[in-house]
Amino acid sequence: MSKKSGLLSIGDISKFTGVSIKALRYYERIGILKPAYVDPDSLYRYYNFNQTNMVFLISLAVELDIPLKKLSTFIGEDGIIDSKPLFAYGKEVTVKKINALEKGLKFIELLEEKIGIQEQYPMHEIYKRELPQEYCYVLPYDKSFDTADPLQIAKLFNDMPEIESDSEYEHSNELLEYGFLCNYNGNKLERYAFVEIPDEFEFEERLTIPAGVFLCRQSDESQIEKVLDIFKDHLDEKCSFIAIETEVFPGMFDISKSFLNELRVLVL
Amino acid sequence: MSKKSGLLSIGDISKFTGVSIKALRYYERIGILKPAYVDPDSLYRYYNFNQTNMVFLISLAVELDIPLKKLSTFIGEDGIIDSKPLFAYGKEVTVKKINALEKGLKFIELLEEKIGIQEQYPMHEIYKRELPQEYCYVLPYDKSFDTADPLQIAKLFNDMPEIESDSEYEHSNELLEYGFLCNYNGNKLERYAFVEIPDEFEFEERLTIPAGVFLCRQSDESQIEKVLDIFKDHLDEKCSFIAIETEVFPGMFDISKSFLNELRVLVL
DNA sequence: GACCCTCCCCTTAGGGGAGGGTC
DNA sequence: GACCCTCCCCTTAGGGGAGGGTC
Repeated sequence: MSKKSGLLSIGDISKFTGVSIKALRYYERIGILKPAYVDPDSLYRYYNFNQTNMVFLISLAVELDIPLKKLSTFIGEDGIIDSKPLFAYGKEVTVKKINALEKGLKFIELLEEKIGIQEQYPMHEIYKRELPQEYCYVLPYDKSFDTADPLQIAKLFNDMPEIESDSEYEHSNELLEYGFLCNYNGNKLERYAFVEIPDEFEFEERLTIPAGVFLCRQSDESQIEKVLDIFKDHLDEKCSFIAIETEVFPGMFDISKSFLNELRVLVL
Repeated sequence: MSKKSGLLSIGDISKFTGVSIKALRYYERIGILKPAYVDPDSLYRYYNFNQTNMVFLISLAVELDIPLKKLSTFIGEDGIIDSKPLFAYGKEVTVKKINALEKGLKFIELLEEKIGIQEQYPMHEIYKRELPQEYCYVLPYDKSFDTADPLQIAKLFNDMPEIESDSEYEHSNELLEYGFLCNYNGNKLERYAFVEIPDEFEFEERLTIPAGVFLCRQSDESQIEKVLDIFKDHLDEKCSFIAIETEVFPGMFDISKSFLNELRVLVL
């Protein structure tokens, strides 16, 4: 008993700090918090009151997802911690994590917004929609779009010049479109597979889809090869137009199927 | 080969989505993303292009720390996902996590501020400091403070009426002080162990330490029993005063020792 | 009777190999 | 030669017991 005077049992420490007994034992195991005294017979752990400070520090690290191994590196061999670099590190890591989560949040909100827009349009009916200018990286498509082959899109991504990832650009900010498009200039039809590229990137094979009011139609299936037929009331064989078909995110979808296709036509 | 037409290898999917092959195999194992076709001889996995949508959805969940088991619960038996509840859940979880991290950040900043304040004061010298009013939960201390027994503090915490945790109050917002205090009214000295309580809580044994300009002194050791001696130039035996000794967080500290002690005296 | 101990098994989302077939 | 496969072991911060002593 004399040895234990001024010492607290593991349960006392647990109650005082709000940290579980299991956690305290774990901290001992990884060598980050040794009890002040361990009874050699009973193996009971005893701590002194000052050790609660370390427990609080550990809890703070855990709260901030700072790995406890990392925390150990801030403890000098003499058991002295300089809180400045530790806190600087903690803040840096935490700010990064918050930013990442906020980017995720914004991404979800962007998706929700897109869903909301898409839901206000009917299925299998023509509607008008104003769209901004869009840049695309394209690859000529030599077959008919009857076999609108998604592999071509994958190939396109593979062939595409790298967007330098050290730039500011991150995919979560925008949702880049991809799909198929065709240019019709009164007699010649050119088919392409395309991937949208962010404004700030200049590619050689860049094609500009102008801003404007597009005629659109949503469908579960690819409809771009039938564009002249679908929009026959609005197009004639002498006019020039650009048609683009892309996947849009529906509010409800089958994970094993493609999303909704939106076919858009702009008469030039 | 004919069976694999229109299918993508696991490596293609990995390149296209930016998700590792290991991760894709893992998604299969937990039943969240089955390849469209598995060659029975080579056991090679093949996916169709539409499955990339699911991969992106999974990535989003991982980014937001949504457990994949939880994600599965949003997939109907027919393989249909309604994005509304899923996104609502995602946003809720993410906002909570952001708030928790921001609380941690604020806590660190609070500590840094306290350290900054403490560092501008000298050690073992008397300085003046203006402090706000503070409420304390107290327990009479019947011994001399020479043996300022931290166990009494632990006991105090145990005995203290519960602060209802369903209330708005969370420990990270403020740093509650604890330690020892004494009241001297010209002839009688009363000793207490104390724990600060937040403003909004009304306790029976609440003692108010008034706001005012305190005379303070920092030391590694407890000095409250010697208060009359330390502040002899400012106190005389006829005056009334309140003395409080509490641990303050130093910029650099030994994890096995107590933090810095600040002794504060207010002449009444 | 309440407290504490030591195993032992389990969790998430994969990463890092080794050893060996497949395109 | 590059690609893919199946094991198998490893990681964080503990939680949940079982079975058995200790205050």
